[in-house]
Amino acid sequence: MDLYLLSEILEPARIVEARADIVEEGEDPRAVNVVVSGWACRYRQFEDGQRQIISILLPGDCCDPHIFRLDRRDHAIGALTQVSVARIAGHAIADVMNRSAALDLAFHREALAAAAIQREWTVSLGRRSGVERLAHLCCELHARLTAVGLAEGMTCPMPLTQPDLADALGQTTVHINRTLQDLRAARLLALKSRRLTILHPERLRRLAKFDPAYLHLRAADDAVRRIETIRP
Amino acid sequence: MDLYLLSEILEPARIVEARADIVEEGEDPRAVNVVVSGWACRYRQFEDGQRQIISILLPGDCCDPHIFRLDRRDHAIGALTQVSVARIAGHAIADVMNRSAALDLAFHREALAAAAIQREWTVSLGRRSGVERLAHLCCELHARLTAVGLAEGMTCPMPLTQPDLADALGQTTVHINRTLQDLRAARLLALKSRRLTILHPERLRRLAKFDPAYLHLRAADDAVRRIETIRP
DNA sequence: CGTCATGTTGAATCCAATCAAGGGTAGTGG
DNA sequence: CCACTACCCTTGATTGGATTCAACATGACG
Repeated sequence: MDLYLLSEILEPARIVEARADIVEEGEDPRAVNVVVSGWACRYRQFEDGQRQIISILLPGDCCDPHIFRLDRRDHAIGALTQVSVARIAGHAIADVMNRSAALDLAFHREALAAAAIQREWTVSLGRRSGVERLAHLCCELHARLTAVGLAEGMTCPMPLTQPDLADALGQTTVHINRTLQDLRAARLLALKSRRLTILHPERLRRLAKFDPAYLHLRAADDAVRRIETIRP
Repeated sequence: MDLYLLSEILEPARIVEARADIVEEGEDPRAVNVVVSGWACRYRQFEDGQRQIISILLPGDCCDPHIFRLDRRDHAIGALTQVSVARIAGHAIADVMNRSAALDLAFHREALAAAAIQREWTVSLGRRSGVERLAHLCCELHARLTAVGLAEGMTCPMPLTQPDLADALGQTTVHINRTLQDLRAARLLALKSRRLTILHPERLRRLAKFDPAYLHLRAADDAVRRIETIRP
């Protein structure tokens, strides 16, 4: 029923190439865009070329700049891989919310979860060391991908390049490369040809101080608990 | 009219002492708490004693943990000074939203602005140096206080101690102390007995790469523009 | 007057950035 | 098939910013 409602108002997905911006110049600020496939990111670029990736958008996430004044945008949204985006027109949103309390709740939860992820990102950059940050990001992405059914066991796609990781974790490519090698040497994870495998989940989580509570994902939560009861 | 509606459902403010937590054990997650006076912060504490302040809550800001599952809270909210908090019961919220589109919009804007501030915080921790971070925080707090009428010209209250600043900016007290002295030596600001004065707004903003656009505050925006047209 | 919280300073150490250079792989075009 | 390019990954040497540990100063307050 709710899915039917959704499909009714969903406009055909549009494709954005990797490295291009998902722009919405002058778009209705009430419209909602959802990533259907591929990875994107919110980022902020400085004049001197420095870039900070603010958050990573996976399939199922909303990618709206949430701006009320369109003349001054505080960040951009870029495609990390080829991305397909579905759009729900602004006028349809309010209507659908009224007709389905479940959808209303779902969008609400999405926003709250995104805010929680943003807070955790802040914590990472503020109080976690280089290795911890990288380990934490891997844990988070794997958990989120698992929740939307895009992971196969402890393996998941990982299209971020080392420069991307550097821009996300507030470091340089060179240093990302070294910490990555540390994690590999410690046999905690494997990262090759855009695929990540977590070799030792508990140890990686402990190192990263990763607690999936903030993701508010029942599935991921349960998965962690299940694993931890298997190997205590 | 809208103010009347608000006052009608506002419960009497309660007082929370400095350094105490603003806890809502088992509270209705739909309820809304607003800081009436004093400063508070969202923070995350690790087992090893490390603390990261995630955001600063000034008078007028909402201080809700926004949790749907109360058993697992991902962060806490603490009072930095003595704080008085007003509460709107959960059941009243939905009602009031229906009766006043302006209030509905206001709460929406509050949430979007908070998210934008959170993103900017992420950018600070990721890509700004120590001095830049401190300068940026001073600019932001001054702008936000100006917007709610709590600044007097370029002077505003600043109750954060150096350990607080360290926990907010991801550094140590010692280092905060030194960068603070650098800013004083450069005659950019004065900070004494819990009061901050910005001595050279444009230079400080330039150093911090501060662009008030993300705050989405018309007033602060205008103030900056006004100053910049006076002294180009 | 002593106590406690906050602010200040110095010296040694470490983590991460920077500079610089080399290697791998894929795509393109002659 | 081979040059040529672009992009990513890797490594070493060097520099600098930030932490740590430790001590001391200051100021508010009972």
